[in-house]
Parts: sequence; structure tokens; C-alpha cells
Amino acid sequence: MNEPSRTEKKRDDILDAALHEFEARGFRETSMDRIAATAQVSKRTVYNHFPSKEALFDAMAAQLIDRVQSVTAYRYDPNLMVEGQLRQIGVQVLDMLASPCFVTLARVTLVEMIRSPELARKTYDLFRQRQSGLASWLGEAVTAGQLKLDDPVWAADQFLGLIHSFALWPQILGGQAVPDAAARERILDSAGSMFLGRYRATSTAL
Amino acid sequence: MNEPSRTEKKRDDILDAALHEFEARGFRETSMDRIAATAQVSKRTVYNHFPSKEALFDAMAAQLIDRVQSVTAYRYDPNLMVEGQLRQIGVQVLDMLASPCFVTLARVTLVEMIRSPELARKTYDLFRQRQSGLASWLGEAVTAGQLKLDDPVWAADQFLGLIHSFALWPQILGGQAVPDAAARERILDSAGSMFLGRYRATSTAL
DNA sequence: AAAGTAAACTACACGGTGTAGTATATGCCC
DNA sequence: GGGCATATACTACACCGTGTAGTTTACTTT
Repeated sequence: MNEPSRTEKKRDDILDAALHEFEARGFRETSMDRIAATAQVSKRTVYNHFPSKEALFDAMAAQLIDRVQSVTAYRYDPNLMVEGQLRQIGVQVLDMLASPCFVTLARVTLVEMIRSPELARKTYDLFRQRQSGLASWLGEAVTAGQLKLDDPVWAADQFLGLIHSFALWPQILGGQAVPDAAARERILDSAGSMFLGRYRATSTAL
Repeated sequence: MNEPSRTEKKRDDILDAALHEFEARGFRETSMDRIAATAQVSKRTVYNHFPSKEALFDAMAAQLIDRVQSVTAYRYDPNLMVEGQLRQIGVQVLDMLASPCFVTLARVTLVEMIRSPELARKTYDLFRQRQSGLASWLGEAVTAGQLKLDDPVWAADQFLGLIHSFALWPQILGGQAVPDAAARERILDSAGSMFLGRYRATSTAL
């Protein structure tokens, strides 16, 4: 469509540079001079676009959150097997956890937890959305008689916990690589079978 | 034994003040002047004990890690029920996660992840120790014919994940309170039943 | 196409502030 | 008295944010 003006390009360059610098060094350790240099832009231009370091950081974080946003509402489909649907949800979770934007956001957020509690809250909300979407799916599956459990929110946390143990914290804390296809299969299989082994409605129960 | 000399007491005061300041503000936002003031000690005294801010931070972190260290080796006892033993392990995990030292260490570590990857690694090691202790217990239980699973390390991560979902990340990221007795019961019950539902050796299998 | 114009950009200097770490002069306790 | 403590002042430096003079770019007008 309308190709980006020079000004918009500079703005994007600045945001991009800020992203890398903040991720690599954290807020306080990153200087505006350095961001300007990385973006190949004069410091004055940075300040023409963003009134302060704070504002730049916030704009960068908002952009990241925006990119990470994705569908978190799942509809229960009575015509499909519960295993397949749950697995599909797991796939979406893994996709989000594996996206570079998400990993970067998680790093930046964790590190600035103290300085910017509001940002920490927003990122945490991304998790909660996912969790409550899953919880309502679980509720529908219970209503449909496919699952047997009392507390969908609790169960959702359990399922996600079984995934995060392998596909979130090792990457964030341990610096491990995002799981490859084989690892993803294994994560999905093990989480699914454990979860359904506990909560699948049996013909005998009820 | 020998009661602490005045010098040692000052040293402890400084470490204690550093702990609180670093936890509340992070490394860069904390000034040596402020630490000295909080410890009710002159700045020169701080520098007499610790050659630099870095050294003070490291000493503080080392002290924290030291305090958090605890038993992570579990022996399988053939005379006891597997449920009870697993639950006992869960209790120890929850105790560690609930200790103020641990929560502080986790916060400080996350916040300084970038600046001090070495600390991140050490803290992560605390988890790995716990995990491998549990893994070897699981291996023994498998040998004893009480559990049926292929990969004890993987299963240990699953069990711990089922606990961390409720008793670690909500406290660190969401600012929630450490679980009370009732919540602990529920966490242990739900983790235990899900885990054993999947991995308990049945008479039919094998 | 040439000239004009407004907005954005650059380069650079500078004020102000925060703070790590040092130096000095003085006091207090074993 | 000697080692440790305090208080305070000082140095050195990094860095945020601003001001400004001059240049580039894009677009309009003639």
C-alpha cells in the first residue's frame, strides 16, 4: 500500500534498536546514545520520536505485546475427539512460547519486573488469558460429559504447567533452545496423556 | 560459639541491608550510599568489607544460595507406600519454595539475569539438583516395581511442574502470597494423584 | 525543470544529576 | 596506641535530555 515514509522508517529503526539493546542490557544499562548509534540515527531524532527513555521502552514493549497477542478462545466441538482438541490447544500454546517475540518479551519483562510492575502485569495477563480460555474450554468439555473435573481453572493451570516445565522456563532461565518438532511431540504427548489419564470421564464414573 | 565481633556484626548488617535494597530496587538502582545508610554504617566501612558493589552483590547472592541449600537426595524406602513418600518429597519442595530466602533469591536472580548470568546459572542449578534428586528416587521406585515410567528425569520435571504452577510462579510473577496450609494440601493432592494416576505400576502391566 | 518551502534529520555542545569509589580529618574502643 | 568507625568532601565519569546551526528530503509552485 502506501510505502513507509522516511520518518516512519526511522521510527521503526529506533524501536528495533531499542528492542535489541534493552533485551541485551536491560533498561538502566542501555543508553540513549547507544540506541541512537545502533539505529544509525542521531540522538536528537530519537528524542523527536520519543520524549523519554521510558516512553521509548514502553512503546517497544507495547509493540512486542501486540505481536504476541493471538487467539486464546477455544470452542469445544462435540464432534471431535477430546484428545485431538486438547492437543490442538497445546500446539497453539507451544507456538506462542516458541515465537521469538514472546521469548524476547518474557526476558525484557522479567528483568524489568521491579522497575515496571505495570508491564509485568500486562505480560502476566497474556498468560492468564490463555489460562482462562483453556479453562472455559474445559468447562464445556465437562458439560459435554467428556471430562470429569471440579475446577477448570485449576486444571488449566495444571495442563499449562506440564507444558511450561519443558517449553518455557528452560528457555528463559536455562538459555536452552526452543524445542524442535520431536521435542514438541513428546511434550504434547506426555502432557495430554497425563492430563486425560486423570480427568477423562469414564463410563463407570457418574 | 565465639560470638560475633563488632566487625562481623557490621559486615552482617551490610549484607542484610544489601539484600533488602537489591531485592527492592535491583542492582543498578541501588546506590552504595543508600546501602550504607540502611545498614547504619559509613560508606567507607562498606568499602572496607567489600571492595566493590559487584563484590557486595556477589557476596549477598552467595549467602542467599547458601541458606537455600537443603537436602535434595531422597532415598526410596520399600517399606513405605509410594504415595506417602512422594508426598513427603512434595512437602520438602513446598517448604523450599515458601522460604523467604528462596523467594528473595528467585526475585534477585530473575531481575539480574542479564547482568549476572552466572548467578542465574547457580540458581537454576538449585532446581536441577532438586530435579535430579527426585529423578533418582523415581528410578528406585521403578526398580522396586512401584512405578512404571521410562524417563525419570522427564517425569521429575512433570511432577515439579505441577507444583511450580501453583507455588512458585504465581508468587514470583503475580505477587501472590505463599500458599497456606489448605492450599498446600490441595497442591500436593492434585499433583500426587495426577502423577500416580499416570505412572503407578499396575498389576496388569508387565 | 527550476525554484521554493516545510519538516525531518544530523552533529555537536552543554547543563544537570546521580553515583562509584577515594581521601582526609576525627573519634572511639579494645 | 592502633585498628576500626564516622562524617564529609571530593574526583571522575556516565548519561539523560535540550538547544542550535546547518543539511537533507520530499513535496509544491511556477
